[in-house]
Amino acid sequence: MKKKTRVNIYDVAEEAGFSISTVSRALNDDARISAKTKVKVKAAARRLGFQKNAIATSLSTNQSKVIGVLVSELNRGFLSSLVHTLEDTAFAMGYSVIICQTNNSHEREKTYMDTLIASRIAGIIATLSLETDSYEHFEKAKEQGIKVVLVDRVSPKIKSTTKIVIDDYQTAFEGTQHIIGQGYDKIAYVSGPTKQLLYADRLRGFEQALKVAGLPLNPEWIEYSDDLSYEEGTRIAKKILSRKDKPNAIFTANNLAAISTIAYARQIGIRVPEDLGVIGFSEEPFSAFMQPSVTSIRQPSTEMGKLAVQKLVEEINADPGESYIHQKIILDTELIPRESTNRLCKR
Amino acid sequence: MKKKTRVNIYDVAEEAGFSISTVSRALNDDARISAKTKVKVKAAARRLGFQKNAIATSLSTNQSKVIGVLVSELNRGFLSSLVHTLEDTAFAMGYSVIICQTNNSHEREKTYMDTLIASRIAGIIATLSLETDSYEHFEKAKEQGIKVVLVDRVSPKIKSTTKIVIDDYQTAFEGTQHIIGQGYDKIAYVSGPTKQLLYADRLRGFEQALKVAGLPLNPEWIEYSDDLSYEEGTRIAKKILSRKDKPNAIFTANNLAAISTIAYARQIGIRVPEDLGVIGFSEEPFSAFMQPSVTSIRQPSTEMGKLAVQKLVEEINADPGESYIHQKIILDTELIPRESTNRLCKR
DNA sequence: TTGTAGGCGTTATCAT
DNA sequence: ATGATAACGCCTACAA
Repeated sequence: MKKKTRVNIYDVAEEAGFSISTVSRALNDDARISAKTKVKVKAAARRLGFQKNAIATSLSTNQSKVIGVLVSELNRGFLSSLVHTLEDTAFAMGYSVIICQTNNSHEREKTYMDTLIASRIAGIIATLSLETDSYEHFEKAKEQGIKVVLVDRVSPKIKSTTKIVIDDYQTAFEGTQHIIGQGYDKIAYVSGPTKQLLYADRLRGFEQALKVAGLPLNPEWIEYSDDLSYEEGTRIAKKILSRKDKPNAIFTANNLAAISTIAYARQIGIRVPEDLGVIGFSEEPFSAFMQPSVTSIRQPSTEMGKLAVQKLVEEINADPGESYIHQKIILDTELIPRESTNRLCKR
Repeated sequence: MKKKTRVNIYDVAEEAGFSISTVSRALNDDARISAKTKVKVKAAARRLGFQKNAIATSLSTNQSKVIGVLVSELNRGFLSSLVHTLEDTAFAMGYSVIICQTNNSHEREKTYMDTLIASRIAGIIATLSLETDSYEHFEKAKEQGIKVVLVDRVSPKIKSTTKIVIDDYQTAFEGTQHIIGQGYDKIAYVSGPTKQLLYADRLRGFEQALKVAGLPLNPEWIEYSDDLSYEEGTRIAKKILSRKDKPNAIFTANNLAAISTIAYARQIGIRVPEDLGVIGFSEEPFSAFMQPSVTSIRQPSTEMGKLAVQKLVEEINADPGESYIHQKIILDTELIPRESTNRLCKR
């Protein structure tokens, strides 16, 4: 009927003079097979250049050693660093990683989910797309027995799922306190889309810190962006800094926006940090190298990536009989004070 | 024997009242199946929540829609941007992408190659690990019928393979000419490991440009690094700038080293670009945002990524009867002059 | 310790 | 246009 393609266990069985079951067991180091036989079988396999077909194994055992990673875009600092760690940790645990960029599109996230389900992967590690506001596709995956771990961008609407996050509210609160502590008192905020929980939390933290400090919360000083790109940052900085009543500090919900804000401010002759303090979420590799260097908030991408894989594999290997208890793990962040908010000390 | 797991075509066949052959054909939109039947079958499939098992398809057809990507590290500008495009293009062409970070280890590259071969993937797009200096594992993949495309870091020892590169020699030559044109005449060079062809070529281009311009080629001004990290860049800058006979410009084989060189120089009171010109290979997202901004050489990661996938898929789909002609494609680079080499005009 | 045979979920060949 | 059935390559329950 169909032509066989490469060397398979039947060939090895013939070469070694055993049955295919013995060959299969020998190659998988089954305890029941004698050492001698194993040696013979493995020698035969080597002689023929046998490479076991993982597809067939997967079909037969109904499990795979592949993890799907859903992520918006790879070419941003935090995410590329996260995926770097994810892949590295997965490799160490014997898993491969399929990368699925959603480009922040809900549609594409769903399409990819179907592909991943069809591929019968072992589990999914996902950072929600910015656009995503319904979650049936995640339920679908879980119904099919695919384990899911959510990282960074999560939603309380997705139940029974391990989540690995930072405390966005608290972090924004403390970041704001840092600015206030540096003597800035008219503080603007550049937010991402608040339908994403983490942006809503950050905004709340910011507002709360102002309230606690008794500082004004000027609605004109709060702006929203869908993607917080460099260009968007510039556009919004322009808008904010052209108001009659200008702020003397800007807190941005990511670091790219902070950098473009600084660049724009300097361009129009506003001194940073003297006239304008700037702080941004998400440490980027270049935050420290800028002039002035940029005060930012480090998210522990390495720890998040490691934990995500470990928790996922833990759940994959969990006894199906026992009920697995899902955790929401909150990791520490670190405020890294740099020149861009350093109004107190002379540089 | 074993328990079946999810809804399969047998279930759909029963639900729809057809045989599994008809169901399979209907779901694949085979021309022989009547429109009515297709509608019925698809409705049945939807009713049962059927999701075709890609593993089984793959086993049966002996082909998969997965591309393996071998890359040293994801968290560097050029590579994360390349992989970003690779994934995006692959998605558009109906392929998924498995990411394999080698961490520049030859050993790990070989291990991954075995995994990829076992997974019976359709093809591989690879950027050689810095350590790699033998290539049997690539031959092995090709023997197994897996198509390979090499990007950026290639080797002439790997034959019959599509290669997508830049002209490293010419680019370094022109970069050096740019520095010379800015009035620098004592130029140092920071190289990567020259057993990698691209670093050897860049060094040759640098040397040739000096020769043509009649400038001295001081062996003390040429340094080598295995990984060109930020730390390495600092270490080497320190070494070069502490010589009695100091250069007045430094050309680094990547951009991270350029940035750390600038940072170190400024730290010890050397003005950039007035006292020291700095230029680096590989544009990074932060090259433009630095103070001073960094003159660098943009490698067309987007075009490289697109082409790599297109050529790979082209070869995968090529008629096995015809012989496929492999190309080496050389893409243009772009020198982006910025402040770090701008000695002529006042800023 | 080793062998036999059935099953995983498809696709493809050969009939009808 | 549709159906029956043998592959694809491996694993594993059961038998010996």
